[in-house]
Amino acid sequence: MPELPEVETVKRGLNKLIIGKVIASVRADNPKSFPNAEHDVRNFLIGSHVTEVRRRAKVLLIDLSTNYTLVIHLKMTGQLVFVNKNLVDSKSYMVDGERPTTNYQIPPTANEVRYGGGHPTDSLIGSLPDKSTRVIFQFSDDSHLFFNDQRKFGWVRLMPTAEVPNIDFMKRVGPEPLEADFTATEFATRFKRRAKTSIKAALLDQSVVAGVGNIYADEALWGAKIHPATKVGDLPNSKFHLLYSELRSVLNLSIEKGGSTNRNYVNAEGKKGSYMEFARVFRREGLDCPRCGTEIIKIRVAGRGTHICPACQQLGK
DNA sequence: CACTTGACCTGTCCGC
DNA sequence: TGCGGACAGGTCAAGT
Repeated sequence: MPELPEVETVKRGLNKLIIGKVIASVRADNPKSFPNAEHDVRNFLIGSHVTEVRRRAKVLLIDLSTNYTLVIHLKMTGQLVFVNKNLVDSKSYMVDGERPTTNYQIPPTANEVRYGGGHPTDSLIGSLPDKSTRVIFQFSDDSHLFFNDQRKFGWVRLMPTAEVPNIDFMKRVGPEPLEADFTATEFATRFKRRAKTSIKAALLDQSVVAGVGNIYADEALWGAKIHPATKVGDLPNSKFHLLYSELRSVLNLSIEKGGSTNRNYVNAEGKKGSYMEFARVFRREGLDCPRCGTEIIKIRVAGRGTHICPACQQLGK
């Protein structure tokens, strides 16, 4: 689901919406959705306030005044949606403000939470909580942050801020592609150790470069006129430089458009991103390549659905 | 070690 | 309408 631009959009939204808010309670639909020890929740989450929201790769980091951090991965269908107090009927579900529990039922009925048009585009969120709601954070002003995840691949963890860099994913993950000091030369160098795999698999490998997923891999490869199945070792240096600039421009454009929404993704206000209106190949099979007019096709590379222009992106060219 | 495949889940869409 | 299978924006563990 959310890739770098989507998580970045959520991060920016939350930084406008929840900084300084005090966490009054937390509830989960299932212990697996928020498996922290109750001791940590009681002592370092409840009563803390949000100091900053950060992003690393596709991971969201919500820093708390207790020097603890909520670490959140949205995976394929996760959403993190803030709902203001005036949109929540607090009587629609029970809140335990004193002793948080990680094992309670989220009631099936809820208040209406509707968002109107504007940009980004319309909301996908009807009312919250809904059947995909996994965790609810309630703030002291009675506003709420909902973690929804239809497929249950996502996760939320609470841990000391100082330990975040030590989790396995953080130790392995590669550099941020949009950092100013990340150069085309370093980009090319990092691919060299994956010489025998496809360029698409290498782009999706978070240890090479952080934050790239299926959408922006396809979009950037189209921009650089590279067939996704091309072996990394077969690519000339000039193609790496081209791919580097295409990737950065695609990611930047998507952030500007508030990310991509195929089905599930929404920003922190529950609204869709509009990048898909600007996509050149992703999910555009059967339509014309915007560069040469050839019909875009969908193939399978690295176990993932992959969209290419068969004329612009040829193996061995 | 490098690389690929299946598993984790729920929902939707497509063909029969 | 119903049912089976494939597929969906990500990442691991286990396989070759």
